[in-house]
Amino acid sequence: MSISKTYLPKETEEKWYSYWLKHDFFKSVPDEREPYTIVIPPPNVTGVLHMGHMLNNTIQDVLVRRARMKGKNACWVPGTDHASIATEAKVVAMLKERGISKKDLTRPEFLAYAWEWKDKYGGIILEQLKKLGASCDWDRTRFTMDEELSEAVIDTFIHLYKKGLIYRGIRMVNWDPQGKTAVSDEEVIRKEVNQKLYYIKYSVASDELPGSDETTGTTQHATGNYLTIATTRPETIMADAAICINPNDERYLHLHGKRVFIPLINREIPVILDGYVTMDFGTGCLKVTPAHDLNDYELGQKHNLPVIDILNDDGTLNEKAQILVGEDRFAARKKIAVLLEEAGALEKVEDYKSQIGFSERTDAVIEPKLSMQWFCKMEEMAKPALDYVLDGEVKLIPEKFVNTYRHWMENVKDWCISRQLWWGQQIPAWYLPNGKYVIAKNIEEALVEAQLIDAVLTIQDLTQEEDVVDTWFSSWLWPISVFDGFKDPDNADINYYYPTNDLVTAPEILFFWVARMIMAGHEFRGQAPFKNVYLTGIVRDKLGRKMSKQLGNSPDPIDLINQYGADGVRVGMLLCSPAGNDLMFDESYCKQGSGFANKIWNAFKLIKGWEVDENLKNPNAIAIEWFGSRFNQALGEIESDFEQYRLSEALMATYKLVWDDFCAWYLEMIKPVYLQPIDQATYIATVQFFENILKVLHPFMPFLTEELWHDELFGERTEKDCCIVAQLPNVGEINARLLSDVEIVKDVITSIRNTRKTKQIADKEPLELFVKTNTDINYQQYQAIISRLGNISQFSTAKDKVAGAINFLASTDEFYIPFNETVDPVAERARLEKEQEYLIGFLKSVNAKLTNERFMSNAKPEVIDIEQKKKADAEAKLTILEENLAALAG
RNA sequence: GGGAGUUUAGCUCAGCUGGUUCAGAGCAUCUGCCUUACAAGCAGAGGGUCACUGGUUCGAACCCAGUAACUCCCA
Repeated sequence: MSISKTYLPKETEEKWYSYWLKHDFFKSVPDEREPYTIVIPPPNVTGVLHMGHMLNNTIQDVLVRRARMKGKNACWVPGTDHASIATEAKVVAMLKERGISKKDLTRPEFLAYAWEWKDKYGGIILEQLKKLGASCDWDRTRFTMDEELSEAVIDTFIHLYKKGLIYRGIRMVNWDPQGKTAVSDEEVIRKEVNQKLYYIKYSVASDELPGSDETTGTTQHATGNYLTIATTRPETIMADAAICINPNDERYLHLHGKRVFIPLINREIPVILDGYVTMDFGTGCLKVTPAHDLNDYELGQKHNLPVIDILNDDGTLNEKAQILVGEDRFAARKKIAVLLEEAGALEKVEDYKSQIGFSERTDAVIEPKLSMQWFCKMEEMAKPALDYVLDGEVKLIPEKFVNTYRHWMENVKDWCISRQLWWGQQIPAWYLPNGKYVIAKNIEEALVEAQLIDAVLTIQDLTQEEDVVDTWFSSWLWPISVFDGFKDPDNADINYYYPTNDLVTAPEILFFWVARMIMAGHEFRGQAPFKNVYLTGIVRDKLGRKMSKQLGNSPDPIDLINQYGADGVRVGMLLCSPAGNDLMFDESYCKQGSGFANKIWNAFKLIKGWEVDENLKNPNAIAIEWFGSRFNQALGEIESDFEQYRLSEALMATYKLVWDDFCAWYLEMIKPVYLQPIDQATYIATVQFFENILKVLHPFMPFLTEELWHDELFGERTEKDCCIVAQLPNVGEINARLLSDVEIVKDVITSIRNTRKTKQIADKEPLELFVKTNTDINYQQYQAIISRLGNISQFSTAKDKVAGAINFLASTDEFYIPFNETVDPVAERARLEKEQEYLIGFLKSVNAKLTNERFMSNAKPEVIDIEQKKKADAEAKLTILEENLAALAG
């Protein structure tokens, strides 16, 4: 049978994924084993896989697979989020294409279309995750609008309402005029935008009362004085309620107590004083527009100013504006500038950069707007949620996020939970004809409640609140609701799997998802929902730009998988992903990943090609013992990397173990000459090593390892004997002396190779080697290895220095390679003197320490020991160098 | 404007309690090899004022202060 020269991922990936599925390896049911649970951060149901998902899910899969191989009952719960705004927007767009307008549909009709859409496109992203190798328990797939999950949302709403944590009120919210809904602070993306700063003149009214203009002969409009304000939003002047100046601003002392006129509409407003105004911004005069700016709103509250809302829900001006009614806010801005100019009220226009909020979902410019919304009080819930993190019960990885988390939790604001949408859980509030409302699970229960208020009410008198709850109001329940922990709070699943172990997510949703899950966990289970939160970075391109559809700088993950194989892409992602730091993704990492897969494939090919001769003696005992030790050492390092969630380092340690130690050193030490058979002991040990390597590799590269696992090289396997469920080897004995000896042996080999290079001796030409030992290393033991890898024909011990030979040091042992050409004494002297000079300098610095009283009295004993050893080493080397120099002279 | 973070080789990052032989890795680069597992390879090499300026210390990439640049969060 011929084996392909390179690893071909396509052929194996689908085969093994369906094999794993068929044998239920991803499936988890509670048993006596220790559970290991991850709930997926549910991607948007209509979404497609992007690089952020790739990273996030690769990490989760690595963790889950590793836990499975450590004998835990691993359960990874997948699912999707209904993403109300995004999905509703997509459904509206789809309907528009079909010539249907949302406002012509009833709510049930619209929802029918939405479900149809969800059923058609909802599965895509989960199917894509399978391509990546995600070992989720697909039987547990949940959707945030599944019946049980929606019921949990309603029940928790009622629960929190009864606790007094949910209230209805008029608040300034972030209004998305395109989606026509309020959005949470977290869904507002601030971007720096080039704008214009308009300087507008407001004329100052005379001191006379409005209308009494006879005494001075001047009208209110003609005091001749005016003040100038600077604004980026001239279209909102009609909503102005006051002009505010800083009481300490001496430029405007004369305006205290005055009133001014809004240009164009000539409405009179007061000049108020407040330290809030920054004197050096703009002109120092601030127009106060309570209806259209959050800070102005607060200022208005403080000074009892009226709120004049001149905008419709879709961002057009309403009749309260008096002028430009019906115009969109941006069109109105342009037009009003012209009108102001014509009226002589526009002083100047400047370019100005400022931060503007955009809707994350629709990219429309957010409008601060006063509206009646539902809110959830946060302060009470935030406190315990903060404590979990501060006490370390929930660990944030990396830790630096604790500070950010604390800052947010200590300044938490109430959560606007209502959304003016249809796609989502409708708020369980029923309005009575008198405007009062009741909160109840369904209309029947609502009627009971309503009749307590007014006994004559019937079902027809009740109308349910139109709004749905914010999507996050369902996802914050996710770790509980996926195990049906609301309806059935004592069921076997929730008792077994909750709290989950690790949550892997992006830092951008630390607050609006992670923090709230901790709150919900505490509120409804009295326990945080997870123990560790691993925060991944944002995937950026080489230029540091966030990957996005708009920029078109994001590769299609499925294309990457097709090109480099799922294993290659997984390795590529992890190679460049330190926890919590953004990663500059570049395809070359995937190339490195697929190159690694190929390397493993070829090591396999080599071993597989060997013929065993049972009569041969084992010449490789040392090499085998060395690699066994090295493997255990690496295993320990990898284990500790995982404990600290240093995944890319765990991968790198694995990479080097396989590539350097196994392939470059071990296999080269033991591989028989071409077409020669191998002895049985070496063969068995090597196959065993390789199998263990496959296990260590499996979480990173599941497909390749499973493919190789089933090769006949490893003997017969039963149907269920798969790499995915193999148990990771335990860290075994480590022969430290052997490891350190072999490092010196490697030095010797490298020096031989180096000598060949500098003296231009072909690798093929065998050389003689002499060693004059000054240490207790038994080179006899390593003779075979050195001879093999250095191509040494004769390796012997010398009592004295070998004249006329090239020499080098390994540790403090002296090595000589006789060389038929004479060694250039001048160059050799220069080389030795350079080394001597360095050692003298080094020795000087060591001696400086050792003779420094304060060092000797302050430094730890082990540090002093090290320094003394350095000194001894350096002295020994110097002695040898001096002898060699003397020999050269003689 | 307020807060947090980052700055180490061309790139991406390690460097843990301040102390292993003048700071490490992977990739990239350069040189030499088509050596029967792998040229997607092998062997070797070069590459650093640890952002800058001070301070603490016997000793600083690491601790402290200040400066600069960048990133994120909040207003």
